[in-house]
Amino acid sequence: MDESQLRQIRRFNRLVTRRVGALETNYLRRGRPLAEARLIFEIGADGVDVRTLRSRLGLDSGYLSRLVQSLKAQGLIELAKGGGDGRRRRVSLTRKGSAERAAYDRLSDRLAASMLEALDEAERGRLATAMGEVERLIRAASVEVAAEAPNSGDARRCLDAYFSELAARFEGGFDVAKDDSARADDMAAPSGLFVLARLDGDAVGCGGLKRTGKATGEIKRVWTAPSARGMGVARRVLRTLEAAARDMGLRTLRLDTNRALTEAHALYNKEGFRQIARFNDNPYADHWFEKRL
Amino acid sequence: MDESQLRQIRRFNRLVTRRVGALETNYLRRGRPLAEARLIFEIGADGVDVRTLRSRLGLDSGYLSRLVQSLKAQGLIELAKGGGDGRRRRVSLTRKGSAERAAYDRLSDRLAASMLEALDEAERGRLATAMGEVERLIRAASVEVAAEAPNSGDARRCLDAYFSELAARFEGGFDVAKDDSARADDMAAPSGLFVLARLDGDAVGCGGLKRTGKATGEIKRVWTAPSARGMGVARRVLRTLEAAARDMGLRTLRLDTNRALTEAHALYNKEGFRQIARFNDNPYADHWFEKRL
DNA sequence: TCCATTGTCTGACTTTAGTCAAGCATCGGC
DNA sequence: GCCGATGCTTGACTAAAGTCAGACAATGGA
Repeated sequence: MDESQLRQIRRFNRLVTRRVGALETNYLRRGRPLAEARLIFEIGADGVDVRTLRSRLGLDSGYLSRLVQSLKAQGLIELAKGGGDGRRRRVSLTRKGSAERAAYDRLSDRLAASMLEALDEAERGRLATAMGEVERLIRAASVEVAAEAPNSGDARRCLDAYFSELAARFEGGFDVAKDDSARADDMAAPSGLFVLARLDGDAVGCGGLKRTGKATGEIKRVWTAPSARGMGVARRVLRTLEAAARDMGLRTLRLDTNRALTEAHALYNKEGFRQIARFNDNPYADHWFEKRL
Repeated sequence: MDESQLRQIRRFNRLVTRRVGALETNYLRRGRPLAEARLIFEIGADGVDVRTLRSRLGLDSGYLSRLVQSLKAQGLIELAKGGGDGRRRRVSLTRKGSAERAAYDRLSDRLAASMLEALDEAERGRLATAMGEVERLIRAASVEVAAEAPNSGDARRCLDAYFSELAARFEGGFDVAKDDSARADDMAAPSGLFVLARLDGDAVGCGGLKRTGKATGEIKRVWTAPSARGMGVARRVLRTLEAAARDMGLRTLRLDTNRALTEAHALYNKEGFRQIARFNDNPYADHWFEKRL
């Protein structure tokens, strides 16, 4: 790993924890313990399960319970039984709590403005751009791609989202029933593989590998959630599948794609896939690719 | 102020405090209170005055004193009388303390490496570049430019550094005695102005304004410390002086510069100064500029 | 139906972080 | 050689943050 890159990251980490972190922690408490302030922020407009809060903030359940009671005593939140599971509690902001949150929002804006004050217009633009880039790449770096059963809840949700996107983007719509090229069990281990990309626990992408011959496999269902685009998720999914294919002893990888999916087209080219002649009768395919491993 | 820029900064702040900040604070404590860990980091290889630590970390003197005693009890640091002033205490790391610090260094490297792991080479490069840009601009934004007596300690140090840089860069060297165009009191209020740029309390740049006629002034001694270059310090100094000139009722600003100072040349052009004919007999000047206010 | 698991709550703690005021030695200027 | 200011230390606090174990109810699969 490049020494100068490590040094740059360390410098950045220190600057940012000391400058931004210190400001955030001092500014945003509004005379209230920081943990409570963070909680108000995290609860948001729609309410959350206590369970979710606990894992998101990484707090001890006893500690969190007390924080929640304290906010309730202040009239800032309400507690209700959570949906299906009678053990769960759902917290949501009261009117007063929302007002408090709005006040934090304003403070947060003021803080951001104070970081821009001394800069001129050109520098502000550059700062915003560079921050956007850092943000995107840090998030990209914390995406985890791992094998998952293709019929798990998250996997199904990804595939459904993928299919409805295809239905919206393909000229003649899309009907899974007409595309029998990859059923769930085709992509199940050991003859295939299905992977999910997760960002902070949420599924944000997927992809599958299906064995089609002794040394041939096919890539299917590569998809990225709209919220995670531009972060290289699809590329990582593709590379993970490719590595698995190598491990399975495959020598050739194939895939097909529709002309409407221009990003996919570009990705496959960039990753070394070359366009070949039609190799299947998928009614939705316009282009066929192959890569020798 | 641009709404989308504010939003970008808020998103960035949140991501970075939660991801980087949380990691730093949890990773780097090594079973020790965070405050102590930070102290070890801040003491560094050469040792520091307790006084300096206090202002750098913004700690209460009683609190800091106890932290220091605790580290001493653990055999990590030594306390000695500080140089000239018998009231001061100087702390330095023992062998054991240095080892501890090295362990923090390794952890910090590992943390940085973990942020790069999932990225490919191109993305790593982009991340490092963007982080560098964010760092530079955040630092730039926290530079403060303010009036200062041209004979204060910090002002003298800046001017001396400026003069020795000129001596090193000018073809025939530089001797202040031969340049009587701006003595300290020429730049003192109310007929002139001297400003210092500070970053975290350290002087990192300076510049002076000297009245040369009823409606004419001259900019002198604009300098940026090497550690703070590329952050727009000189530009801000220049703009501050220009604003002061306007307030003093001046209509014309002039300045001269040596051909060796190419960055200065570029800056003056960019800030709207136009090259004019020689207007003084400064032996070190090669170019003369003017700007109508 | 039983039972291990999960989600939440409560009580009883400890540690960390930080504040405030008083005290002592040293300094710098007069 | 006096005196107010400065640098550090000490004692006596408080609040925030966090841990751990036990209790209880709801859940979900055997």
